[in-house]
Amino acid sequence: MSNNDPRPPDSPETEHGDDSNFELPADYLMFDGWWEDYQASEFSSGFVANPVNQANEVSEAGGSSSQPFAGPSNQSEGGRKEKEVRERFAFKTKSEIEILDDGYKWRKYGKKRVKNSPNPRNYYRCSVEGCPVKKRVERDREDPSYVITTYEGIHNHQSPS
DNA sequence: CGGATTTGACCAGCGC
DNA sequence: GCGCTGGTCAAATCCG
Repeated sequence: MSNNDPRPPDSPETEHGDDSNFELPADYLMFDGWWEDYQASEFSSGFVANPVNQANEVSEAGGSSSQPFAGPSNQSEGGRKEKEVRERFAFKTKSEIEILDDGYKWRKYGKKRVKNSPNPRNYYRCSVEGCPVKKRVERDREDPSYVITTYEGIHNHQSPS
């Protein structure tokens, strides 16, 4: 399956609009120190509400069609499905390592190579049972120096720290 | 020894 | 209807 590449390298990679690409708005571009400010502000307070989550949830409104995280689903309002509302938070950080120690233990459960990126995408999950939190780590396709970390879900337990 | 990590294969959903 | 991608799970392996 890998030998058969239906997508030639000459395809316009700058144009996608789908494939769950990571078109992170400038508001989500965090730099060194974003994490400490992040957990010191919302995460430790019960980080839940986020513009991204809202846009993702209200996508069926049909009014705004310029959501940065417009999922490939719910395209047809006629058959809208009540999927589990998972908070998604993506961060683009300039780091050489993708495994940032946030105080939680993560267990890698899969690796997949996306066509949009020459680099593979790593899937992490919280080691704590009962924690639906999942972490997706991927390197920027154009800036390998940047790492895109996407947190999905909320911790149901206290940090092991 | 236990836990974590790795890769591959499988499944599901959506798109055309 | 079929194809493709993404995502998940499982088994095996390695490390501490």
